[in-house]
Amino acid sequence: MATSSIKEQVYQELSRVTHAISNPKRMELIDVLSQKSYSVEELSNEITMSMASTSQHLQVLKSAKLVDSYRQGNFIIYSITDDSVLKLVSVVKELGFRKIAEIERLIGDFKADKNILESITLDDLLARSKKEKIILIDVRPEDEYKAGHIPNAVSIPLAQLKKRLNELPKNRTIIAYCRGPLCVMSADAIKLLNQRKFTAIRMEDGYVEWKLKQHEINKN
Amino acid sequence: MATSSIKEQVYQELSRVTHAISNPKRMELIDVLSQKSYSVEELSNEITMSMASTSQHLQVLKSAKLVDSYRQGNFIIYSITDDSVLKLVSVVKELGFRKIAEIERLIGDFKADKNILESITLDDLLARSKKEKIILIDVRPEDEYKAGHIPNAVSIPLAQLKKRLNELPKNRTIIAYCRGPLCVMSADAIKLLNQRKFTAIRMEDGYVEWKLKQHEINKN
DNA sequence: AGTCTATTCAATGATTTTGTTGAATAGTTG
DNA sequence: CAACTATTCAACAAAATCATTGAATAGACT
Repeated sequence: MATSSIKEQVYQELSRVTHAISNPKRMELIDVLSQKSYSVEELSNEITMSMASTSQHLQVLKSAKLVDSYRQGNFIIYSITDDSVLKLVSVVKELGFRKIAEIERLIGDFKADKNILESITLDDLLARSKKEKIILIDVRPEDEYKAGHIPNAVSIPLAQLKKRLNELPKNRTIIAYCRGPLCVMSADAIKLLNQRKFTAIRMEDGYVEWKLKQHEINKN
Repeated sequence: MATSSIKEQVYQELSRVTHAISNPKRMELIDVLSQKSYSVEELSNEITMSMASTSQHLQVLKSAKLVDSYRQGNFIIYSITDDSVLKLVSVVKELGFRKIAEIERLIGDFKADKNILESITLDDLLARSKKEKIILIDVRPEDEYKAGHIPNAVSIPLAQLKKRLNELPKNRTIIAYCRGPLCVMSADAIKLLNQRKFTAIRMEDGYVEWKLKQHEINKN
């Protein structure tokens, strides 16, 4: 049957896309690349895996057209092909978190990092910043901040936070964000700030989520 | 390292979602279920696979919380858990088609079904229906129409089309849709209608795409 | 209660995926 | 052009996936 064959081919092709991120390490790669382009070596460190394996995973992602690469000097730089990939990651997270949330509810665990749960969303941020003057800090590595950040955010990478506490006011609310819902950098930042008697809240959304929101607004 | 372990678990969980649809048959199952709930037996026929295998695939989807099931008399009915699943499928198709389109461009093939390419989108439909009075027909099985359809659409399942041609006018533009971009039912309908000298165009989007559009509009 | 039937479970072998190590490649830089 | 280096290729063994067949289950009807 010709129809069936075409149909099969199409579903085959579609599942190749999801197969590409059906592996935890590849999912992580895509998530890291959502922030900014990186070389194979950097990625290999980030996901703690041998370069050879990292390279292979990247090739799988490339063949599914989720990432692209170009050469820069000695390095090969990988990046996300376009913003539909961001959407894909965002939807998968949405679906994945339903499950994770349920597991946590069942186990009753996750108390150790409970302050991670006390976080606001992008919408909260926008609403809140209209009422009061808040300080928004981006605690990702500086490179990622430079590659793009939420307007009015100040870059204070987590690693530098301890030394730069004097730049922050104690009479204002500080909101910290990082790579998005999966990332713990902002949670660490909040922990430190609260210890030092700052008023600080974590925002779970990151730059990617902000960017996707812009897309939506522009469309309508 | 505790952090790394949590991180790994999270990515593991996220990739379980994508793993669930990283198989062509499971992708097809989700796509079919996007239209309407079905029993295991019906699904098994639809995707031409043994009941045992179909059941197993459904369980994978269920454990990823992409589908849910309940009993109705002798049958177990499977359905999509919620509309985020529709979003997932929609994004995956968007990404998958980039690849498919490129392959077709490279091979230069696909001439046999060329009229599939001459199709309009949901936006085109909306714009066009403001200017002229068009006839919109839904050629999916009647069950799926009953489960939900685009407003003002008339149900004429593909199987009945030949007998019901007299219900359609020749002096108006007829637009046919089915399950969405992957589905060939509307293409078959267009072929028949054009042979019989109707003015008929295929719309590649289906009810699911319409529904997702409503969500977006409601959000802003 | 007993039969019937849709669905699920279990076991199997063929095939694919995974991550590693060590060698090969290609391209840059001095 | 020679040396260097980041990246990719190749080969391997362990582990996971896939679709099938045949048996088991669980619930619905008479």
